[in-house]
Amino acid sequence: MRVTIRDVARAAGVSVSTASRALTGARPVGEQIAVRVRDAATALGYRQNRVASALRTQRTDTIGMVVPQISNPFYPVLVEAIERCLGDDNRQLLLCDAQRDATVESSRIHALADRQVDGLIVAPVSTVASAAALTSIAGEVPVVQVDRSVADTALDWVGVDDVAGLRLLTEHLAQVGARTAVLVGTVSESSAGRTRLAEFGPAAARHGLSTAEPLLGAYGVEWGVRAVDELRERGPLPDAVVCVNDEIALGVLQGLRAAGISVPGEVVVTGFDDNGFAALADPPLTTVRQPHQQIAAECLRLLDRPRGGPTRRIALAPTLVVRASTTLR
Amino acid sequence: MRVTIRDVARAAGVSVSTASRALTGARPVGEQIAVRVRDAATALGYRQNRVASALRTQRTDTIGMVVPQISNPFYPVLVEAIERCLGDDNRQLLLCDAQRDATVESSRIHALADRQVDGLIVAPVSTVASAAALTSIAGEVPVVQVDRSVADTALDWVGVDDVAGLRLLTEHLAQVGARTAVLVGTVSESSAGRTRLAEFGPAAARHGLSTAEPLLGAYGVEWGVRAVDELRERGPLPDAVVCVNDEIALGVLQGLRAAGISVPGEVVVTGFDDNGFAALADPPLTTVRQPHQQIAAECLRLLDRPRGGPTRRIALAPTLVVRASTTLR
DNA sequence: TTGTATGCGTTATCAA
DNA sequence: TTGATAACGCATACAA
Repeated sequence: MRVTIRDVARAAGVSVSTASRALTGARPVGEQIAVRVRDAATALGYRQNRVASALRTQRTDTIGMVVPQISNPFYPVLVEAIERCLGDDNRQLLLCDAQRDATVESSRIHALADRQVDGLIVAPVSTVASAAALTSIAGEVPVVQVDRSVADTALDWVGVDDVAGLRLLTEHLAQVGARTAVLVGTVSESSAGRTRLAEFGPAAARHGLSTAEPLLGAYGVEWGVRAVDELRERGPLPDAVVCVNDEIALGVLQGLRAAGISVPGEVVVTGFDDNGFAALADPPLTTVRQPHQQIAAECLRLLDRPRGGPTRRIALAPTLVVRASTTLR
Repeated sequence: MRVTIRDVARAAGVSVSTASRALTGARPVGEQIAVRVRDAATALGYRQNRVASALRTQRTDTIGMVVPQISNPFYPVLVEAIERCLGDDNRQLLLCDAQRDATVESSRIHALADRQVDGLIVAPVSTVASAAALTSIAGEVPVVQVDRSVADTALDWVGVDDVAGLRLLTEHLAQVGARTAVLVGTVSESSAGRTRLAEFGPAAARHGLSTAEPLLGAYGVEWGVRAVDELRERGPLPDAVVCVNDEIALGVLQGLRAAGISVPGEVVVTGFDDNGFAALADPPLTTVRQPHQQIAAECLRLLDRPRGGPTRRIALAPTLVVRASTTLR
């Protein structure tokens, strides 16, 4: 049997409530007694039963997080940023994967809520399919969306400023002499993809880039590879290929290499996210780095603020990372 | 206030205990009543309070997992494999990151145990520093180590068969005509690195490869880049550079490219893990693919088996993935 | 400041 | 089969 607070109390010769107070520090306790209790606790190897404590206090000092797919390299970095913000104090992060499926996502969200997490950070799988579960759970526990968001505007969101990101990219492309650009994006239901798609045209126009119809496919490297084929079938290549994320861009680079098209000689290519492998590509990929640490900090700030405030949408400025995929030697 | 089982019982006109039985199916219940209770539950939107249930039953239908660093791309893939095994039934995976720090790791392990997870899957940060927390917690909850392991032999472990992996690699290298090989590894405390280091020499010898002193550094791409410098300072390059993981190998490829050394023309390079970016490297990286799904399945099988059996160490056979980094056109 | 008693929501035990 | 009641381990209102 595990050692409970009763064992500690008995060993210290005090009541259970005094032991509890001495250990949690909720209320003042006699100097002597406090020491006796703490000594007894360490001597017996007492660890609080968090389940019982949670049932009583309705708090768990635990944040839940649900990501659409942990093997998408953007999320591990974000997770680590959040961990860093939580510090090594007593708050924990419990992470769940939604397997890119809104049904699974709903199950994970409820699982975490049912375990009384104090807050929930969710990057929704789908703009539409994720809305119901997220909106309903937001009535029970503080929820903040990160990276992606659902259509429901009553939910807080923190992410990168896609408009600013695309402005940085198109500005840079214009500077390196590109005149035509095409976007390679996704047909997915993720909001980030949508926003970048919607903002690409205006941003390009603002910097004098002419654009063709965007190419849309599935998320992932494979789609980037195939997008090159589609691009070539269309006729002459554009000066620049702008990808909505690094995975697709890496695929595009691979496809272009396979086709014997030189980057940045014949086309320049950009990504989005700076996922850690962008720097390793051949050529290294120019991309937009997300402000992970700031995003993480804002998420926690929103979760911790008192309930009932106005809905916030916080878009944080990214930075441009120029590498060889857009710069001629 | 959230709806509890009392509300359901009242709405269905039965006692709380009957409602509980009807919902959990723990004991038989009248046909009529069962329907009434279930209808009332759905009508009211009842969801079981898992915390209260856990306190009472000592079970949570939850598996905890601790990885040393989630941004190491090996782990997300493993996490997804485990999720797949758990299925979308009612069992959940709760994931924690140890920030490559045994102290943090210990805190995470206890956090999960304190939340009454039914089992714990841990990839220990360190062979030595992780041992204490892991061994002690194994007395409270079923624990299985994955990928890495601590020195304590009383703990179950599931991972890849490193010996087989190195045999596949050295055999392949001999086949493509390599005569000399050098290992680029890590000085880290991780057991996988150690084993691969220890097994490299014998495996190479078995296939007639002569080896030089291994190069050891920190985990990560940067070390791979620097390892190339160290290699060149030593004098003539070996025929083959064998890296203990893909991250290092990607760094080596980058370093070689920067130095104008052709791969596979002048040197061939291999990785280990097949981390998803290996295929994207230039040239695509020959590597050893871990049997993620099998590893995941074995972990869960070990966790679910009755306690008290003998300690198991399960090494699963990997497969060789031959790509252009070792094959001349 | 300390102790007693109660309840968090659920399930298990025991009678009926 | 059903219902009343106790108990899981802890924290708090209240009394002393």
